[in-house]
Amino acid sequence: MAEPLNDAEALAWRTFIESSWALHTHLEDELRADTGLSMNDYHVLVVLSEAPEHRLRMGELAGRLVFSPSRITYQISSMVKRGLVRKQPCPEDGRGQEAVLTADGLAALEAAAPMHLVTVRDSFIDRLDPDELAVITRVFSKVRKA
Amino acid sequence: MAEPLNDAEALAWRTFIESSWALHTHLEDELRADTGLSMNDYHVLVVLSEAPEHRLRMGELAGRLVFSPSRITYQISSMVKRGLVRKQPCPEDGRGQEAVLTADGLAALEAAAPMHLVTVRDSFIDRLDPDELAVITRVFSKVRKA
DNA sequence: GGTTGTTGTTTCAGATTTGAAAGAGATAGA
DNA sequence: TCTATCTCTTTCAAATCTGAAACAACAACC
Repeated sequence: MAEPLNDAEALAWRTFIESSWALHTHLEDELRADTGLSMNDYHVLVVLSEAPEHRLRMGELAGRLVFSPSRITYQISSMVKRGLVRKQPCPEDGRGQEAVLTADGLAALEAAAPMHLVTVRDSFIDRLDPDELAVITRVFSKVRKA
Repeated sequence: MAEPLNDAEALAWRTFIESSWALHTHLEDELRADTGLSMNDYHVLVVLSEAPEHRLRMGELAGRLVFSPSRITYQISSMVKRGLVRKQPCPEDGRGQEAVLTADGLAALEAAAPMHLVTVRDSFIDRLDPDELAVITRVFSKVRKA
């Protein structure tokens, strides 16, 4: 049987869980209010903008976003409707589809990024000193390996 | 215009966001596999079990879980179907409904808690030393105030 | 070439979530 | 009281998400 959490552990855990959830919600709300984009939209735009020729296979995109196949299909088709992305068959593989960033999509990202940056700074980064930043990096690197 | 994130800031941010998301998913998956409960279910059970007489008004519950009104209605009605909770009109206020923990709900929580604890320890708490734990508590206390 | 199995993506039905509107009760002021 | 306004919760329609098929195209092997 595992030891119950002691007071320090319980406090750390509850503070982290509640606060990181609130942060997540806050980022989503701010981005939506500022730009009309969801965090999913935004993340797709970022990943595509960093991809060679601004294009990626569906499966590749799903992998980067940790989305199920059906979810990436739904997400991209929603973005296609809004003109942020277009879809085209993959030249090398008849089964494949590529999602390609449109000019509108790139413009939406470039408009959104500075506003999102402000939110990230205000709600997280600028609240931490360099030592704390380093601890966060170290701690969550360890956690990621789970 | 806000400064772009420097390397240390960007690394901290990306590490935190990706890792905390993965952690969230991991907790959900483990709990579901071990117990059949979702994290939402579990959280409702915890909050009710800590409430006086194991009962809370819908609105109160929604506040604790940061759920919209319609979401708490849906969540509780789903738990009622599974026998974890029952619902009854509020004596003091004819508009209100109370969610009450059932014996089955309490039993489900008591069975789930130790397994969930193991997951929390393995994937987070036991990976940190006391100093790191203290920094986490301090940092996320600051962040919560956003 | 013709299986056979694998992979990439979509489709489908069902579960969850959201926001807006509705309904039923409280509360306060005329 | 009466009425206007709030508050608590549910309902509804639409959006999103999930897992299990279904489908089409690839690849390996006979």
